[in-house]
Amino acid sequence: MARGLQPVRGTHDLFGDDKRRFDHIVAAARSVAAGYGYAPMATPAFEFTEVFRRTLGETSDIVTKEMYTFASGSGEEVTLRPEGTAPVARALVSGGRLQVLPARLFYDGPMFRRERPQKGRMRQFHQVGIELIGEPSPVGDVEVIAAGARLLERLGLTDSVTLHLHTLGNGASRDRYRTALVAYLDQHRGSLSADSQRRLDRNPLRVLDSKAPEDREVADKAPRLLDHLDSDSAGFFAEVRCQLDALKIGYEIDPLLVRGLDYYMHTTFEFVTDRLGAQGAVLAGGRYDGLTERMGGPSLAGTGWAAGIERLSMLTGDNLPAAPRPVLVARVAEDATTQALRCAEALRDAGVPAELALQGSLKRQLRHADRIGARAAVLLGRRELEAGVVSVRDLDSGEQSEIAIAQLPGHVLEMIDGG
RNA sequence: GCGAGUGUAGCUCAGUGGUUAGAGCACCGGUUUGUGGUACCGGGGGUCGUGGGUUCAAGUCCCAUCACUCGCCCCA
Repeated sequence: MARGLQPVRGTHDLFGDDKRRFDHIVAAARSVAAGYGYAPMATPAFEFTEVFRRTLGETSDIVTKEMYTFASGSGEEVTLRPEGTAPVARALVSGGRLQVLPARLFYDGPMFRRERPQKGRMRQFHQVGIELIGEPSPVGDVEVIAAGARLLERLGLTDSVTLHLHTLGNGASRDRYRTALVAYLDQHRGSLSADSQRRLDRNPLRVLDSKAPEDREVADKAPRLLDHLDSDSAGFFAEVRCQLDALKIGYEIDPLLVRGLDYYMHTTFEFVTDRLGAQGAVLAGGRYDGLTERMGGPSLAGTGWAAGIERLSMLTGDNLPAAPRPVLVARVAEDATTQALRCAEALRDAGVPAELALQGSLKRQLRHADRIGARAAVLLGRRELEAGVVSVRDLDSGEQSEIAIAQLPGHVLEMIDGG
């Protein structure tokens, strides 16, 4: 059984293929983002608590119960970031980087939420995300959605996910709708679940996507946000749909898609899957005009998304490029150290990953070569030293030959090319 | 924060209240003192999550507790 110190609940160690898959997803996201002109950037893993309290909404669950908040040494209250968008907006404002707009930014890194862990949900999890700041047009939303779709395609997940699309409209539309919705729900308060009765008071839109069967009946007949949009909001949404159609990006209008963070408006979207248990969203975002103003800067448009790397990772499965196979350089004779180091460096100069084996019998070293998946082994023993050569063993075919040290990189490269 | 399920070797799991708790895989060694993978032979490894209780006797039954998993809430 496991002994000693344990990892903190909801955190995770990553080894081997799991870590390679993780890195592959980040690399794919960075590459896709670069193709759209999004420049990599990074923000700190923690911020003054105010950054999140001001932007996510006082009543959102993230703010009320999920933040890792603590006092820094100097008495300031700081919080491990629960999401990436607010810090990016803060960084643009505090760094004065608002001269060249729109700003296109890509980030990746850990996020922290103090939730009960379950499938696809950790306390420390990781996201990649893009933000487009200073582009008020619906074309901005189309651009970020297209980038998201392209990333999922690159990861081979197009058939695993569905794009759900909705709009919250502008502030005026949302307020008008909220009034109508609360009036309707109030009439049915008695038939709602306890959770939803609480939602009705705190965040009525949330009743719409409740999973409780008793709520579904009420929610499915509730007034629709789409019927309460003013002409600006309706036109904005129509343009988003029109351009997505033009790009042949398929989507479903999901009138129940309500996002949890206060800063969203107009377009919201989620790429969802049914393969991750209770967690459906793998890449999600929307428009957040005005977020920079809440950080004390000018009011700017904003739109973007974040994707959960762990969730993507669970979906990609074995769909992973082959691991690079190293060459093992075995120092069989004790006094072959210098030759072994030189051979390994020569291989690396040629772009071939090389690993040194110093300990134990040749048998043991070859077994190690097998375990690390080495393509070949370079043997440096008494015989080789005296003859001024190295033995190169092809570990797939078992063929072995002695060659001059100067020929080593070329010989190995040829072997790799041959399979 | 709430609910359910599961905790036995590094991993996956057997184990009817009754000897010294087992298997497969993995690991180590040998067959082979300069040759991996396959095969054969051998070996090491367990406070049965933890603490209490019931019993002549507990891995097994009861209670508590901790951890993990899944779900609710919420969300990437």
